[in-house]
Amino acid sequence: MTESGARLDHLVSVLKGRGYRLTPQRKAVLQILAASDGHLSVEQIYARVKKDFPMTSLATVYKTVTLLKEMGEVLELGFSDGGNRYDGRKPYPHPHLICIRCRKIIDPEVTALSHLPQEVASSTGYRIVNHRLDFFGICPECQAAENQAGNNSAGQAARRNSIRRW
Amino acid sequence: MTESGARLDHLVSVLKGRGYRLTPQRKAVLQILAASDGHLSVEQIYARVKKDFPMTSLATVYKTVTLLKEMGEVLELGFSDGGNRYDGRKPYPHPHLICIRCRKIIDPEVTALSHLPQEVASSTGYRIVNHRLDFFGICPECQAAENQAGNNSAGQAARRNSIRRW
DNA sequence: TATTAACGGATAATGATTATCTGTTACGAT
DNA sequence: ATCGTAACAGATAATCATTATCCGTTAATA
Ligand SMILES: [Mn+2]
Ligand SMILES: [Mn+2]
Ligand SMILES: [Zn+2]
Ligand SMILES: [Zn+2]
Repeated sequence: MTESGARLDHLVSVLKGRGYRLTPQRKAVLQILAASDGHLSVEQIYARVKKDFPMTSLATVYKTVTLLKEMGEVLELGFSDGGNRYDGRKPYPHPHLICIRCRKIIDPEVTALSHLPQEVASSTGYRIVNHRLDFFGICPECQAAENQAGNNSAGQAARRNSIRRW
Repeated sequence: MTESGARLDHLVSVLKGRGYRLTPQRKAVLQILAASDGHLSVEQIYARVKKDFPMTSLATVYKTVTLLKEMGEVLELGFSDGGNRYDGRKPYPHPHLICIRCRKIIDPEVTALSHLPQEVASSTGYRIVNHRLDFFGICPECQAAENQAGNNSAGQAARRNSIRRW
């Protein structure tokens, strides 16, 4: 059993366990989310689904992704600029690292954060139900591209000036 | 000199220092952002500006807030659902605690996070330029309201069931 | 195979934000 | 103080991701 196969079986069983119907379109979305190692946009899922089911509509992808999110089987990364992204393999809160140039998103290793929600709950009286930690930066590939483009002048000066002191 | 007065002076000097004109509408937005201790929506700023300048348009508030953000003098908290919020007093990255019921946002005290960007940069090769940490929960006031509403039955059962194990 | 509520496809509606256009004004120069 | 002008404000249209609505189709169960 592959990793994504086990994940797909889990998603299917959760869906059926709650009495939802398992349609070909849904199966295709589940498969893509289970197999993807990244953080897909709805448009990306839509494009991949259409390879197998060209009749599928964008609305169906939205509905399926929303359904999985409400069941807690997919993590939604909402963005106020540009479309949301979905992690179908780790539906629980975890840090993300986002390239502001190419929009690639990865899961970085970050040490010792699990105690933070409890600490915030104690000091504020809030009941914490969720959290989110995003780092924004420029990935190595995009850094290399930048060095090619604006070499030995404007680029480096701008980079120096972009250092902020708070 | 009051705290908000000093902040207002700073915002004005930054604006003029970069050659932007200081219009009454802008002055009003600056004043509100400097004086607010919270995290305002554009609509909230707009409503307050109109008390002094009834002719002000919503577009002008958007433009001014965007300008301040680009100058690094306002922190934008973007949300994919519902409008963005703006912190005019602490424009640098810091954690936020958001009530998912009443949308109130406060700045909680969270210990020892400043080393995280450096850690992520080292382990991934990304150049980190920004980050964001949000906690989502229910504030004490909304908890009390919930206890009034759905008492000794559905509410507590739902709350128990909402505990997730990852 | 029949039944039927759930679902899919198509498309309109929504809502926050941004773009565009035109008349006005802050501000440096005269 | 007046002038000239680029920057700005107001009004409103456009954008774009997401959600709602409607109706024909189908997965699931007996
Ligand atoms: Mn992830
Ligand atoms: Mn804040
Ligand atoms: Zn990149
Ligand atoms: Zn609340």
